[in-house]
Amino acid sequence: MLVRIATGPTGRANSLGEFGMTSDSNPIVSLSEFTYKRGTEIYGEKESAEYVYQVKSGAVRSYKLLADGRRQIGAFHLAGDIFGLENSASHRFTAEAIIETTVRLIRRQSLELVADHDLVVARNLLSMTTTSLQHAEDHMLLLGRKTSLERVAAFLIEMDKRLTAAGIMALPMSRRDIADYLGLTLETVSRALSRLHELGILGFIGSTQREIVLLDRVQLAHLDLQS
Amino acid sequence: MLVRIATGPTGRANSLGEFGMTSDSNPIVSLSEFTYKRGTEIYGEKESAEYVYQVKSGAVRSYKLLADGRRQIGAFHLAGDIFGLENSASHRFTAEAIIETTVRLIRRQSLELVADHDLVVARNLLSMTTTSLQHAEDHMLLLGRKTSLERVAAFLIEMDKRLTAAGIMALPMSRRDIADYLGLTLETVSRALSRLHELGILGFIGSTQREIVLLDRVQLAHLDLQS
DNA sequence: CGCCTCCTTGAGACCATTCAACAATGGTGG
DNA sequence: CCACCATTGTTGAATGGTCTCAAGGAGGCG
Repeated sequence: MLVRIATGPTGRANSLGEFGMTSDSNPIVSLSEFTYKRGTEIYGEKESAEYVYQVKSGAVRSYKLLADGRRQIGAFHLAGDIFGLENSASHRFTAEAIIETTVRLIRRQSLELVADHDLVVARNLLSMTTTSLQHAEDHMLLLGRKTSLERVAAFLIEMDKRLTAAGIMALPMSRRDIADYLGLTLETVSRALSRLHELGILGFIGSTQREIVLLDRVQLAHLDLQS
Repeated sequence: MLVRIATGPTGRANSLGEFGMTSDSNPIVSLSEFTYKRGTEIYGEKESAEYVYQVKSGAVRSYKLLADGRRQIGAFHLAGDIFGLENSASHRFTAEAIIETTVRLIRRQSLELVADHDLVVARNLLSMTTTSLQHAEDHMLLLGRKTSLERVAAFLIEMDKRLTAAGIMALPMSRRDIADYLGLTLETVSRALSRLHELGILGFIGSTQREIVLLDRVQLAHLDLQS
């Protein structure tokens, strides 16, 4: 998880805080916002990485494709998350808005300029990269060794931490997105969720099947073996 | 890939160079060496990360275990590679010597002390972490979406780049290690290698089956779909 | 020589996938 | 307001790729 930022002395949080900067200490770095419609591309794989992004609202998927269309989603980015932070010149994933999404953007170049003489910023870039690395390492274990039920359980536990509000988890992503994140097919994901429902571990709430209530987190955690 | 270091004015390369340091500019950082026997643990998951390591000779596997013993190898570390570089206080993998392995070690703390006031070193830490992240991202695609033949092909291509000498690739790791790296069973790996042999894409050389010659890199690359 | 480890190969089982049908939702336009 | 259609999700049946179980061979080492 990215470290939540403390609201500054003005009582207003901004994305620069995530990098260890405040607006006034680094007036060079310009901030702007942009809103993407559901399903639109934010950047493509191998495009030059001009900006770094922070999700203000909405949800984003980052993925790689094989030549024949098989897709692997590497991460979902939710409110507060920073993504598109590449050390290299070009993006290593394609990023798309899952639902209508507003992002803050920062020019990568200006960030680098600041990092070049500010150790606090440099340190935070390392810390964010390490967070991504840690997530990827855990995900390799899931993709390489877990069963479908374990994967779906792990997914629910992750999303529960990240977006449960008032006991309800409103998933922004489709079954296909979940499947491509977990290395499964959408049918297998659906079956696993049905099974968890039968087991009384979760309940469906709204009219859609994307609103889930976790009824038994203990049993759910038990299904996902820990490392 | 880690950036190869230039041998210094003394004509002698050392591991500090990888971090952007030379021995004389940073006499604080002590270097020592240690040799691990085949199969011995270098550090365990969740152990406190006291040292950072560089492989001088030999080979190391980094892995995570599930409670029931299922294993996922996240990376192999070969001569020149740096591993055990954690931003957090504890290791996220268990590291074991695959064969007799000599490593150079650096106290993590001394490295951090230097990084705290040396931007070049801080930048190199970020660059190394990014390299690991990039590898993990590519490996997620492999584990989530590739077939067994594609995985083995990708593995051979990776190892070919890293350890082929005089046309011969001498794999230090067993079929089980390869399987746990690729999210397969050792039997499936063996069958895939046999198939590649039948197809004339590779040949076995020595008395053991760990020495491989790639006969048709073009066809091999064709089997592993690119992203 | 005998034992151990590692690798290969075969046969059958199983979990996830594929293919298919159907239900439910939401948006659109008459 | 409702019929229509596209999208999304569920479920069933059959297939198939990988795993499991098993046997046998080859090399290394005491």
